[in-house]
Amino acid sequence: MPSDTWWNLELPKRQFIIDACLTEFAAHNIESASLSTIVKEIGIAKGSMYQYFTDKEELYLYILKYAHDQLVTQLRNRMPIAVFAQGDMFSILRQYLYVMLDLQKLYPREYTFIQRAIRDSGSQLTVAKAIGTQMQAAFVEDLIQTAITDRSIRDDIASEVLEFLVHTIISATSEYLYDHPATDSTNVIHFFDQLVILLDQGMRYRIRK
Amino acid sequence: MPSDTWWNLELPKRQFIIDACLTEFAAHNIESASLSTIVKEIGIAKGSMYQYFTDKEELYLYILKYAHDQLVTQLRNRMPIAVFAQGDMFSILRQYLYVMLDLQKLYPREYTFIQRAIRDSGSQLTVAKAIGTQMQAAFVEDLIQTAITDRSIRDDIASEVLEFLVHTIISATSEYLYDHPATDSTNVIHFFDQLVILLDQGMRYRIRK
DNA sequence: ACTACAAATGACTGATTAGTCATATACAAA
DNA sequence: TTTGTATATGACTAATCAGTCATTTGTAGT
Repeated sequence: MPSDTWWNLELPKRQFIIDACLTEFAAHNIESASLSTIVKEIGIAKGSMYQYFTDKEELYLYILKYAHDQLVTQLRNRMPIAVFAQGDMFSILRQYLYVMLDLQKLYPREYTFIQRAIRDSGSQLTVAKAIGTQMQAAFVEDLIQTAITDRSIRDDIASEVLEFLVHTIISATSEYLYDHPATDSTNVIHFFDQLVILLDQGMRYRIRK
Repeated sequence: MPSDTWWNLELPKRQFIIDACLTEFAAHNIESASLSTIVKEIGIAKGSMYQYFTDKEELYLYILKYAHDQLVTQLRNRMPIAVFAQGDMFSILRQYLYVMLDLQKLYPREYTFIQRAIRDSGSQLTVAKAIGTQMQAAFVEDLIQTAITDRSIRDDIASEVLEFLVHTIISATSEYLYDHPATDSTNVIHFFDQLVILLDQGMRYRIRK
């Protein structure tokens, strides 16, 4: 909960501050991110920052939530309910990977920051973890549960295992994208396609013998 | 390359120092790990540390290599060549996951530290990344290549994709273990088994139509 | 006891950090 | 113009950090 002062700022200024914070937090964990660096970058006094946020952690979580909201909104636009209505789980999953590829290209800082927050938040900062994983977790759980009930994937493997696998694929793909900035999207897409084929043939519903 | 002074120390003292470093480096990345904390923990002067190592990075990499060697040795003991000679890729993989589970229980700090080093080492500290990933990467690559040539897995999916998937599973399992300390091993083992079944049925060689 | 060398020390430097606060500025109302 | 309030400021504190170095301590040889 930033202060009133924060909300009284002109929107462009707020945006400018958020931008600088995103850059810093995408590159450093909360421990080693530096407020001094941020304010120097923005060109305001350090004291001003403390008019807006009570401490570093509040700032961090605020920016995290901002990045998260940003991405969730975009994700919703690109994965409207219609996509889920038709198409089996695997084409949805493929679609989801494509969208992630896009988002990572369009919002690299937001994307990286959230990835970072998930990885770095240890036992403390559970809020960060919650915010960070929520997006993926909810999506994956829905996807699997729906697919199980309409019998499009097998039910002889514990749903946790299925969820874990899908979730893992998505996370790993994110990290992969982070490490190999996608200069050539077509390659990456082909990569995704093959990955989904593997999942499909492993997970798809089959009659028990 | 630690100094001669380091090697002149009694082994128990060296071990004690290594222990303290492992604890610190398993809990903090190189940036935020504190030498002051370490020497306070050990009970020696900070200056002494600089008689042994020229700087923080050298210490970090030395301890990383130590942890890595430790685990690789243990891994070799538990995965002798005999295991590879017979048994298909998937039973080997299952075996590997079991071994990892053991190692993580027996050497939690070494294990965590290496995991951390892999995750945290960004563009710089490529040495850390190299050391950290080497163990897994070499193993996985071997496994897949062998399996492809002896036709125990399909060849219509790019081997990178297969490697990525297996590697991902292993890494994710490590992280999963890190987050869910295995109080009940049988559960975890069942989890592994189901996971390997999924992989098996996705990846196993099949006649092309 | 004296010498020579190796090892241990901790006070110190200079840099950086999160966070504070008295003061200054801006601006609008009266 | 004066007053009141919201905002911005940057010097300051106290803590921490990596790394240094002159000095002390320990040890072995003579």
